[in-house]
Amino acid sequence: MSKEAILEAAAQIIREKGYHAASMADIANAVDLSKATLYSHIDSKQAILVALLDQALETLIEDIQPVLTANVPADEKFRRAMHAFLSYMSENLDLSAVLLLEHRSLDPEKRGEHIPRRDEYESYWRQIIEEGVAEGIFTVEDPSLSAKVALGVASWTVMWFNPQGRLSAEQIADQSADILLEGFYKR
Amino acid sequence: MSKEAILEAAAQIIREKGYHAASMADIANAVDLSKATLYSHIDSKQAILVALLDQALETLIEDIQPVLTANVPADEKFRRAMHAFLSYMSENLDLSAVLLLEHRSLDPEKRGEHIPRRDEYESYWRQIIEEGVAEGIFTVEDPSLSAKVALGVASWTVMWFNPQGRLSAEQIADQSADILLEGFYKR
DNA sequence: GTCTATATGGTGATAGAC
DNA sequence: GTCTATCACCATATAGAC
Repeated sequence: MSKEAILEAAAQIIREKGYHAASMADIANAVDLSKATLYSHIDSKQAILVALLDQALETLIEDIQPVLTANVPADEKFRRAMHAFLSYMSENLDLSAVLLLEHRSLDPEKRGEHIPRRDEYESYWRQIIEEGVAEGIFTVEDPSLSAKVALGVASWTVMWFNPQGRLSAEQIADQSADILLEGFYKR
Repeated sequence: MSKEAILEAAAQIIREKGYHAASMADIANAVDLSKATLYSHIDSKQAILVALLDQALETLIEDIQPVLTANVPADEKFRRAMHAFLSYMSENLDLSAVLLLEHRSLDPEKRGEHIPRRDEYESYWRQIIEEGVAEGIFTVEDPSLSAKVALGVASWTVMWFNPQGRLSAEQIADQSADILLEGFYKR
């Protein structure tokens, strides 16, 4: 039994029930192990949560790097950032939901390490918007709020996105970027 | 000790810790009662959650009614809906967070009653957008998705809004509506 | 109405045999 | 590496005295 398989099963259960309601027995059951054997693969329940949040956030931060350094205008960067986020979200629904909704269950110490990384990710979105202002293609009153609005649109999709639904992640990213960019453009 | 005071304290604790991590001892402590006395005021922990979700959602649904029936164009209705939501959110932060984030902890039966009411609220936002299309002032590809985008912006604010922060709920509502409406307008 | 005390069951985590 | 059995603890909820 690989650690990856355990984390994947854990993500699904934690997403469904929430961190506290998800028991180690649930997780052990999902991967057909006894609780004791589960504990030979991982240190603690909290360690599972930390591993999940780290993995999800690190990947999102990695995925946005090529967007930031690409030689394209800010509006195109914004589109790519939205696509990267929704692509990751749709292919890692459980992990994304845990990242966005369960960080409050981190122990205070781990939470203190996590939040700055999360804020770093948000800063990349703000940076793209500020670039658009510097390029003269965006006019936004408040780039910091605009970034929160954009990331809010992206993040909230984990609450309703359905892989079997009418809209693909691509379509949602396209149309969300369309709507938001119109609000950013200089006119 | 009034039931309202108990629910208010419960909302704060459930918002902070999540439903499962919030214990009846925590809640009893917050209102200076013993656990047993707490149980003489409310039936169960689940009943607290149901009461909180009902109260929050009913108020939001009531608050949006005058917006829907007002004799103003759809863009003004949209602005008012955003203001109504953010006004309620900022004045009932704990309750709003519980409404938006804890409905998964409802027992299946209660959840089955809650979700349609929540969808009803979302339908009012979609209705406003469809009115704008009918009036010829909006051009949106997909009113259903546009409503989810707008409600996503509004809802995600509970994750970061700070009453002592730089931006008031009014300012956030203004600027969010500005950004989104530009994406809706016909051009 | 409010309390102390308790019933009953689930929780994270570990000991120790194989 | 995996298991059964168990520990110590915390949860929701209730009984019964005042």
